[in-house]
Amino acid sequence: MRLSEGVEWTVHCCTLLAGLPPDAALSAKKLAEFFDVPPDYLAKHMQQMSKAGIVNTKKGPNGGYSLAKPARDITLLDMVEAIDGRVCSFKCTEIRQRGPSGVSPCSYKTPCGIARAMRKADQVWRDELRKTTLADLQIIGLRETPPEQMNKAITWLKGLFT
Amino acid sequence: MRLSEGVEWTVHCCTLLAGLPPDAALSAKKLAEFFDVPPDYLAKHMQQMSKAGIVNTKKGPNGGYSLAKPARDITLLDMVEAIDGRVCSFKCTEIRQRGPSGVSPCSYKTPCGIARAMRKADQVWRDELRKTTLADLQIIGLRETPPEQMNKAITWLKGLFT
DNA sequence: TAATAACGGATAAAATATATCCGTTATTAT
DNA sequence: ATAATAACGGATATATTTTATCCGTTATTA
Repeated sequence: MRLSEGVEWTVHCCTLLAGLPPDAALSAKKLAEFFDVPPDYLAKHMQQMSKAGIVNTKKGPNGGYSLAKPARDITLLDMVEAIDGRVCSFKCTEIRQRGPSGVSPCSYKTPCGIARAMRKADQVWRDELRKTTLADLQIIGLRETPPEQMNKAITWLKGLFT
Repeated sequence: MRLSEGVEWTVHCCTLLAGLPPDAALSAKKLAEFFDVPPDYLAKHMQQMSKAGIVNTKKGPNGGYSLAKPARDITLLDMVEAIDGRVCSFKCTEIRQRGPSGVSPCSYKTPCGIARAMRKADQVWRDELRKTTLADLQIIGLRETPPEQMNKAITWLKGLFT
């Protein structure tokens, strides 16, 4: 029961992208360098973000990734689901239908109570993730990032757009 | 991001145990037969339930597993955590500290905003699971199990305690 | 005393997550 | 035009986790 590492990577990437000048883009290679993660693998994840409509892509020199919409309109859930999918964390294999007491599948009118409770919990989890937007994360980042790191980051970014 | 199959198995097993006469017990072998799942592997999971204090165990002939407390006092969360543990589904690897902009670890006063949002969502998920008790699941089972299956189950169980 | 059953440890097998590589296409700066 | 850049998709490799089995030990009971 663990979210893939790609979730952490891509959410951080999007937070960084949210702070970029309007028409700027960062390549997978540069993003990977910034966070010190495997470039090729991060690229795969960013492609999923692109498919999910969260980021735009631009090929060629000075190309890369940029946000596809305002940070306010991108939720944490959007990003989590782009990487980890939308299927419920609980997979019901209908074991109630198996074994010596099982009867024909059409006899079961509703999903079993266990599956229903699990799905409800999964739902509130997603609802909670939906409450946080990329804009929220960006503001938290601006407020809480150590000043020294902020300076280093700005310097590093400036070096790219010259 | 998926719960292990063992969660489904053990919750179903506990629901069955909840319906047994007070001093009756069912062995891993019998439980596995009832649900048609691998006996040895189910046994491993039931041992985790035992360690978590959810079921009692009794060795020897006519031994097996029985509930360690009233169904009302066992939550779905208890059972989920017995199998899948209590660690948050999001693992923060502190990538903010890495790369060219990272600064010394002691500069970071709080967990990053992303980790905090993820933990909050994990918390509401657990809170929701805590709301459902084994007694609730038992009642739902009694109400919704097809009559034909109920009869077969009772017959099968009677065959064991003679 | 023989059969049953939990328990713990050691593997083994299967599935999934992580990671790399390569050829293709699109784009841009020179 | 051309060379360099960068996303994209597919194939493949590696690592980790999940699933599953097996076995010896101990406790218990008929």
